[in-house]
Amino acid sequence: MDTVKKTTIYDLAQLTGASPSTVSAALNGTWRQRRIKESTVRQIQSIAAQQGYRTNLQARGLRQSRSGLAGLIMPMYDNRFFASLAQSFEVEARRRGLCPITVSTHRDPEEEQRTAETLISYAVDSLFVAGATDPDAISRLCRDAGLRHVNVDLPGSLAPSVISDNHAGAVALTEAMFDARPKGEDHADERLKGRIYFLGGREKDFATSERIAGFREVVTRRSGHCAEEQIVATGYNPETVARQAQVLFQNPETAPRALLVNSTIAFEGGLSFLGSLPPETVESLVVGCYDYDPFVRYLRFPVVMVRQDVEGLIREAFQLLTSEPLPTDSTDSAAPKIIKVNPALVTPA
Amino acid sequence: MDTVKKTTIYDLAQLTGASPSTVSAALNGTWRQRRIKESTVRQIQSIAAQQGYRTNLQARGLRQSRSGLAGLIMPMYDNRFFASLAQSFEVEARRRGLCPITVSTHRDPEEEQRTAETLISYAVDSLFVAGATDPDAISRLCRDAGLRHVNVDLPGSLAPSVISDNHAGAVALTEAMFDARPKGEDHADERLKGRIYFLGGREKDFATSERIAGFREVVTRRSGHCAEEQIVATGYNPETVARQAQVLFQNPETAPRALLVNSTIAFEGGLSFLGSLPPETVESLVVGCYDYDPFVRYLRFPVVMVRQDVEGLIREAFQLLTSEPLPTDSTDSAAPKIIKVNPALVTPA
DNA sequence: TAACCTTGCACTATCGATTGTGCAAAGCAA
DNA sequence: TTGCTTTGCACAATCGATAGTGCAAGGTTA
Repeated sequence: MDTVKKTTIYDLAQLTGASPSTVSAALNGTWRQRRIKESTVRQIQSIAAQQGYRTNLQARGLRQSRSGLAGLIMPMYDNRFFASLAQSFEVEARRRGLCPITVSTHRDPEEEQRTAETLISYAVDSLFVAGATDPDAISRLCRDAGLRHVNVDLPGSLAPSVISDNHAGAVALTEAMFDARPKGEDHADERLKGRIYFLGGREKDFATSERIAGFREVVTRRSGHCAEEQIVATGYNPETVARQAQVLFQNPETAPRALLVNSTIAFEGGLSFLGSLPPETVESLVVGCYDYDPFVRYLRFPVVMVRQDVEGLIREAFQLLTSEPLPTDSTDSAAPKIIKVNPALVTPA
Repeated sequence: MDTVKKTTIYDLAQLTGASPSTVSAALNGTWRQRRIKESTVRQIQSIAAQQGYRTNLQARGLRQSRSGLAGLIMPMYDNRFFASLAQSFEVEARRRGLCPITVSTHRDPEEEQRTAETLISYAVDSLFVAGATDPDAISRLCRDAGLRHVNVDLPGSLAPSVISDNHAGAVALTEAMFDARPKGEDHADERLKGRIYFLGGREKDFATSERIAGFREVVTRRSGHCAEEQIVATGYNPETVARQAQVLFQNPETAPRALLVNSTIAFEGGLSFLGSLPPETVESLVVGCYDYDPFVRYLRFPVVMVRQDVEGLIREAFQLLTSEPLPTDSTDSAAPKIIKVNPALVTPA
């Protein structure tokens, strides 16, 4: 015997003398409404267990056109935010009796589409689309399949979305930086005038642009003005960021006294440069990071961080999934709901 | 119309005037061997595209009892090692034309089993079992289903396994620590005699025990002896580790001059304590961490780290999957293959 | 022209479950 | 005993694809 042949309800029907439909009902829990005698059910169940029977979920899924699966599509795993997101997703999905499966797509739009199609073709019952490069393309696929789905972290225009409140996060972070009192400094807003910078990210990215807006708002309010030069957002690449940091520190007149770094990746670049500065310069510097990493707490200087409320995002996403109606055919005039979740400020101990 | 009805090959058959089997062949690539005219095929394909046809993969899977899915079961996502593992898995699976799906199980043995069963019932074509609490239980399920699978990171006795060479990693790390020259110290092996400690982890854990063995070996070779007190392995909890570190430093006679911390989680605990020590003590301390985190490079003291070769693990796992035969019925006397992959040493710049 | 081969496709069973329906036997009231 | 309701289950259709087989039309060879 080469391939193992699995037991089916037909085998069990033979063994128990019942019909396949009775076996099916006995095993999937519908036996009560199908008026199967309890003793029959128990007999079938015991034989099923003894035979090591497992329901073929593809067959069930085919018949019911449901699968019991909840899918999550993300760009990647090895990033703290997305890893936590997957983690929370898993917990919440299981809590709802679903089997959570996660697929990452490398920020490749085509891969995203293909993956979405695959998951849809497997009849996942719901789809979470996190940080997609083109959420609306996926929404169209889902709509054609009548599949409930939510965008997470990056909003789309064709499906409800749950996103972090980047603006509020940036406001809180910037305020905290203005309020910080670095070692030995009696910090007044005056000190940061023109000397607080936003570093990293891409201005046209949805999240970054909202953060920059929040940053600008606070800086303008507390310094009276926010110059264009105070925003340096030309990417996440650590080396680039390191170079840019270096440039900022070149002119002693305008050298940063506060530095808000956008994302931990960019932060790594910032760090590798800050390490080369004299300790006293670094110690009087106020550093903020829009992102969270536990080890950042143990650097040689304090850093204010913003940590996204991942559990909150996922909870709201599940909420939306059940509360929002499926978009009607084509005449959906109302823009889908967007929920913003507040991130948390993590201040140094 | 409430639910969207998806187009099937039967619909396409109607539209094109061909039979369902012809449509099927035209769309799944077998048309050549089924001698379908190319013009017919093209016509069918064009209509299919225009109708937005998607193969129902549950139906195909049911018929073929294959799914095109490759499954990965891991304990969790929010851990650098597992996150990287998932990442590499994804890349390698796609390279092989499979759709990679990942499920985490919270280190819960029952969840592991249930998840494995679910994936099997969906006819995944192969299963990667990473860091399972009970790999053999999963192997038994897979064997019953005739499913190819590999253990990763934690070996099992019923299926081929790919694991990190913890012993070699620990040896390399410990050697590196003996060879390190902390600031201002002309470091001789003598200095570390009885003053190098292994901190964190659980001695009965497979990985930890191998690491401890490697550590002991090097310490014995270079110091002539390794005392039991030099191994402090009672868990990963950061607070516990912090307390234990504190105790170690209490006696100035035996206070650590070198500290090998097992895992980044434990390392967080170590850090929170080291932060409270006078800088000069910390600076003359040699610190090693059996695990990798990019931010550890930027702490106020250098740390030697060990980084697992995640790509290597996954590559070898795929290799094993195709090279190793399925275990024969029950009379498999030969123990399945175990492949060890060397981790890399990451030394401070 | 007969015998045979090739081409091009249709027919039909099948994968393993779920579900609407039908029907005999048992139970019960009149 | 008759007629009606329950109980307990079997039958058969169905989900959407794949794959074995058969067969007519058109070509080729003798």
